[in-house]
Amino acid sequence: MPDHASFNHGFSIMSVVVRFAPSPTGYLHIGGARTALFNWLYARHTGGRYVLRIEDTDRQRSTEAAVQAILDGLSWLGLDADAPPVFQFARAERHREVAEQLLAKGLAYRCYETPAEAEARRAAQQAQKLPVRYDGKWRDRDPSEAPEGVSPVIRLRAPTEGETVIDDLVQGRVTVRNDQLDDMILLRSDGTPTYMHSVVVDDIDMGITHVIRGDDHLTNTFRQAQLYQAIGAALPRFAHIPLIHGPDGAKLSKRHGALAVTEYREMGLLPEAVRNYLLRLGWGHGDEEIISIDDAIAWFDIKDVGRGPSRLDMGKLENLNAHYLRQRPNAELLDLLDPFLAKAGLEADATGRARLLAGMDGLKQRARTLVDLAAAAAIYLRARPLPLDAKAAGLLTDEARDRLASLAAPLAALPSWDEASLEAVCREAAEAAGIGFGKLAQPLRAAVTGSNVSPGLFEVMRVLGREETLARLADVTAGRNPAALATN
RNA sequence: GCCCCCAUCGUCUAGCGGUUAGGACACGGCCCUUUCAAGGCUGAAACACGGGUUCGAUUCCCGUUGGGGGUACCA
Repeated sequence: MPDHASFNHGFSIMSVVVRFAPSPTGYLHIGGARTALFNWLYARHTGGRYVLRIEDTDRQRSTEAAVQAILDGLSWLGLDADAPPVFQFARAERHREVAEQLLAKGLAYRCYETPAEAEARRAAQQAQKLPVRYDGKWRDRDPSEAPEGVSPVIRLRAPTEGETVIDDLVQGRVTVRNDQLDDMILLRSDGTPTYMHSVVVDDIDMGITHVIRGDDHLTNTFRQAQLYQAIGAALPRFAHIPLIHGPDGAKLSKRHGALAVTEYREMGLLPEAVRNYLLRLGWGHGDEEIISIDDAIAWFDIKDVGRGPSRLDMGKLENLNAHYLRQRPNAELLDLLDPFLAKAGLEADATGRARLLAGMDGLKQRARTLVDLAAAAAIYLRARPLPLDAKAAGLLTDEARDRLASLAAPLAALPSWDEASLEAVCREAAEAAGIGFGKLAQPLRAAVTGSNVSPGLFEVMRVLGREETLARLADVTAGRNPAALATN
C-alpha cells in the first residue's frame, strides 16, 4: 500500500470514489461532458463521492482559460463535485517521490536514450515493419555506462513475460501479452511526471475506486496496471465507455459538433436537455427517453453502458430541448431569453416583458431552442409599423385589406377583449362576407404579426391588447408597413 | 506494421437461445385545426458477411469485412 494517502480522509474502502479528469488544453467538449455525467451519476447512484482533477501536467498546452471553461461547462450542466478540484501539477513532487521509490527498489530504471535516438529507433522499427516500442536498451545496463551530459528519463521495469488482464466493467475481460508492452516513462528527463505516471499515483492517493473514462484510454490501462502492481496498490475497477463520434461516424472534430458545452448553451439549449441527451448516448433504460435527474440517479449503472460508439444527432438533442423548453415556467424562460433577444436585435421594455410573459405559452410551444424562441418573440417586441415578410405581404391583397378595415369597428366595440369574444367576432365577419374562416384569419394574422406563422391568432391579439392590435390593423389598411428584410 | 476494442432501422437504443425484433429522433400519410407547432393514429425502415455450437441463433464461439482506439520525454 502507498504510504501516502492524503486524499483518502477515512472513507471506507467500500465507498465509491470516482473522478472526472479533464486536461485543460482546450474546452470541455460533449464527450468529456458525458464522461463527467456518467461519473457524477455513478457517485450519486452509489452514495459515493465525485471529484474533479485537472490534469495540467502538460505545462505547454494547459491554460487558465481552459480550466475556467471546463469549470463553467460542468457547473452549467449541474455536475457539482464533492470537493474542490485537485490540480495535478501541484502534486508533481509526490509523483517524483513515487518514481524515486520505485527506482530505489529496482522496479524502475534510468534510461539515457535521447529523444533523437528514440526517434531514430522508431523510424528503423517502422522501416523493418517491427512493432514500434522501446527496446529496453538501458533496462539492465550498469549505471556506470551512463553517457556524459544526458539527463535520463525514468522508466518502469515492466514484466516481459506473462500477461496483463483488465476486468473492465464495460468492455469485459481484456488481456494483452506483456511482451507487447514496453517500459513506459514515469519521469521525463526534466524530472516532470508523465500523464501515465501521475494518473496512477493520483488515483491511488485519492482513493479512487472506479475509473470511468473514454475508451481511448483502454489500451493505456495495461501499462497503468503494471504500475499499480509495481507500487503495490490494488487496482481500481475500470469502466471504459465508448467515444462519441460525429454525425458522419468519424472522430468528433470541431467541424461537426465537438463544440464546447458553453457553445451548446449559446445555441439556445437547456442544460437539462443536454444532460438527458448525453445520458441516452451509450446508456439506456428500457424504452425510457425523457428521464428526470432523479430517475437518472436511481437507474444509472455502469453495467448498462453499451460497448459500441455512438454518433451525435443534433436533431434528437433539439427535440429533447423543445420538450424541456415547454416544461420550463414562463418567468424562467423570460430570464433565460434575455441574451438571446439581444443577439436577435430585440429589446424588451416593461411592456414587452409583460407581453412576453403573457404570450409565452404560445411561444414556447413552437420553439426548439432559445434562439427560436427569441426570434418568435419579435411579434411582441417590434415597434409599429410592423415590417411584413413576403408571405404576409402576399396575404394582404386589396380585398383582404378591405375586410380588415371593416373589422376595426366591431373590434373596437367589443365589450370584452378576450380570446373567445375575438374569435366570435371574426367568425361572424367571415360568415357575413361569405368566406371561409381561414380566408379572414390569415390576412388578420399577417396584419397583426407581420408573418404568416405565429401562435394562436386570438392569443396574440389578447396579449397585444386592443389598442396595439387596432393600431397594427390601421397600419396595414393605410399601407404604412415596410417590407421585412428577407432572412432566409 | 503491431496490439486492443466495437458492430440491431439513417441516428440513439431495447433485446440478454424460441419475440409479428420493441421504443425514440428524423422521414411519409391521415386526423385535429385560424397558420405553425404540439398532440393522436399510421406507414416505410435494422440484426454487416461467412462458418460453427445447438432441436433452435440477433443473442454463444471462430473468422472476414467495416469502424474506432493505442502504439509520445501529449493527456
